[in-house]
This record gives sequence, C-alpha cells and structure tokens, in this order.
Amino acid sequence: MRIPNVTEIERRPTHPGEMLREDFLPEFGLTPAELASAIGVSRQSIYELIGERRRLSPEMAVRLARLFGNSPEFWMNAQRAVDLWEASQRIKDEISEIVPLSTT
Amino acid sequence: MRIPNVTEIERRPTHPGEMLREDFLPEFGLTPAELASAIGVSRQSIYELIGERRRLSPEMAVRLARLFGNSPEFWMNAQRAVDLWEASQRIKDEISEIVPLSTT
DNA sequence: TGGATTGACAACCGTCACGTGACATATTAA
DNA sequence: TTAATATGTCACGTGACGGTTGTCAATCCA
Repeated sequence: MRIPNVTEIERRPTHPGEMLREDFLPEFGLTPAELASAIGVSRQSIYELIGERRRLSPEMAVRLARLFGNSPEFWMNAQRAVDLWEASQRIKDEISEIVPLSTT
Repeated sequence: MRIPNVTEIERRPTHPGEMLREDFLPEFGLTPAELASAIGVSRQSIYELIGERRRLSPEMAVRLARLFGNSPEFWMNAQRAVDLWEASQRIKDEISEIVPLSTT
C-alpha cells in the first residue's frame, strides 16, 4: 500500500494552532495569555496562532518545544505539512507543466 | 547513544542551496539558468538560493521535487534544520529562561 | 569579432511575524 | 453591586523576506 505524499492529500492538514488550542492548552490547563507570558511572546502572537491566522515560525517552535518538553521538529512538521499543502494548491497548474527529469 | 536534537548541533546545518549547487546541478548537468526555466522561476531566484542568500520556500520545494523526482519534504527538511538552528542561536538567552512544564 | 550566457546588483512589490496600544466584553474578587 | 482583572479582537507600524524585472560587466563560444 502506497504511502501518499503530503502534496496529494485532499484535505488541508491540521494547523499547529489547532493542536495548541484543542490539545495542549486544555491538557496543561493554560490560557492563551498564560502561554504567551510563559514563552516570552505577546498575547497577540498566541491568539493569532491558535486562530490559525498566522503560521508557526521556527522561533515559536523552539519556544513551544522548550515549554512542553517536545521537539521543535514536532511543531515544524505540522506547519510544514500545511505549507506544502497550500503551496501545492496555489501553484498546481505550474507544477503540472514542470517536466520531471528522467532518471534513466 | 543519545541522538542529538537539531537545536544542539554546534555547526550550521547544510543549506539546501548548497545541496543544489554541489550535488544536484552537477549531477544533472544543469546550469542555474536552465534550472530556473525548467521549474518556472526567475534566474535570480536560483542564484539567491544557491548563494545561500535566500531560504528555500515551500513553493520552491514543490517545484524542485517535481523536477528531480524526490519529495518536497526532502528539501524542506534541509531548510527546517537551518531555520531551527538559526532560531535557536538567535533567541538562545530567552529560551533558557523558559521553564519547562513538569510532566509529572 | 559579436552574440549569448553568466553572476551579481538595485529597485520595487506583496506578504507576514511581531510588538504596542486600544477597546468592548466577560469574569472574578471585595 | 461595584471595581479590578482577564479575555479576545482590531488597527497600526516595522523589519524581514521571497519574488520579479531590469541592468551591467565579465565570460564563453561559434
């Protein structure tokens, strides 16, 4: 069974902001404002993130990983999936015109 | 033997532009200009990339993957490593002040 | 020699992460 | 109930950055 490439997935992957809002904040009993002060960013940055109006930056990944005890890569994976999905959607037409180099 | 986290690596990880310049272009016998036209971007975009003056964008990852027959994630991995390394360096002091939540 | 290619530069545009300030609406404490 | 605090959103400004277009000297090559 073939493993689908991320660019082929039909539905938009889970935004890291949703993970934060749905899983991490409830699990650790944190409000957005508390999270913000805990990792040293503005309240607005957190609200933008959990509202999925902002991408998760590498800096934010490092901060969150430090607080929650997981890896920056964990957070970046989620964002990368969204980024690639959106990029693929956006330039779908141009991609199909790129002729893959034959590896023979 | 513990596997080091990317944020702990002392030296800057390999920039995807270096991979392009050192490995892919020679291997496939492509000039930067040829690559640019093959994937539908400006010459300048490629020069900036292989000169490591620009990060590899998700769109670029999708384009390169299509041409070279590998995955967008392959290209994004390289860029992510650089991003996390640079972010960690940049906010090193602030990170050490973030108190990890006890998971007990 | 002369045309095409190369690599670098500047100018410009649009997007975006981030902080600050403000404000109406809860929520909580006295 | 009233005062203080917390919440969620909006607007604004800034700096960084990906991308294109245009230019130009240097180089390659037919």
